[in-house]
Amino acid sequence: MAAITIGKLASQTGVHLETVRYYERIGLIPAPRRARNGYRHYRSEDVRRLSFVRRARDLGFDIEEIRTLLALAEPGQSSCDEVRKLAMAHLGDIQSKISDLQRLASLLTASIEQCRGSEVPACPVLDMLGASAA
Amino acid sequence: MAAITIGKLASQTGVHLETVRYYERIGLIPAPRRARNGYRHYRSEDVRRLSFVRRARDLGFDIEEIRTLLALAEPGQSSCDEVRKLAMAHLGDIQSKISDLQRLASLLTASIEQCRGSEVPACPVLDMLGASAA
DNA sequence: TCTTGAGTCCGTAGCCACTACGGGGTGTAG
DNA sequence: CTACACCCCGTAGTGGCTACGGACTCAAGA
Repeated sequence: MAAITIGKLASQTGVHLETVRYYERIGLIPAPRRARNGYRHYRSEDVRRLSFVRRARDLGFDIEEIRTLLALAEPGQSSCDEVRKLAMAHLGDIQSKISDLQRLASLLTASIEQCRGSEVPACPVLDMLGASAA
Repeated sequence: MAAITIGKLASQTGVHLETVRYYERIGLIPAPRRARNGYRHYRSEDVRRLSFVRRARDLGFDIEEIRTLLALAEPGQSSCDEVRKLAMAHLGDIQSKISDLQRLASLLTASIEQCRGSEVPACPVLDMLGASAA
């Protein structure tokens, strides 16, 4: 069986090769063994760990949160509660981001809509941006 | 009447003082006149311009987009169409961000929900993150 | 055997939009 | 006169990568 080099790890996990090295540098993933030529040599466990990281990033967890998740995922931790807490806090963040964006989208939509009528003297989008109150 | 110093400009527009200097440095707002002591001296027009910038930033436009908007807002431009195009493109971005976050929130909600039953062997949140397929 | 091209090594710098820091000068109220 | 707030400037740090440059190694083809 062929050794897992950094390139293979990258393509198997969908994490950019240079990002893998970055994660190693900041200690998010452990430094792997090196072959005689100096090349990094990963095991299938590393693939799983990095996939975990990638999915967590995709879900918008930041690096520090992922560090915590990885620690909680260590064997022997009966940590479902803590994980749930972290996930719920994160969910709260996401939901307030969503409602921010929704308010924002409806503001934009409103001023774009007005453009359609085109009997307006000035540009409603610029007007909204230039309005003296927020 | 008191002169508009950078601190007043900042508090009137809600833009951080150091951010005002940053915007000046990158040429987003013009460099103001200086008093004899070297202090920046703003006019009410500058307050309007910076407020515009702030609202656009709040709506998630990036600096380059705002540069364009400011140029289009210059007098003598009959540019409503272009502004609308920019705004619509931006709205598209926002809407896809919203749906990304919504998918993400329902994923998270689903795995948190499973935790509630608590007859589960392992932690569903970690399971989801650790699942081999995305 | 030689060459070509892909893969890997490393450190460093750049990206965006700020934000903070440090060390100084200035203005004002008590 | 002494606090203390305000302002000046340049530089460095933030997060999470991404890109660059120059050197090495390895596998496959001619």
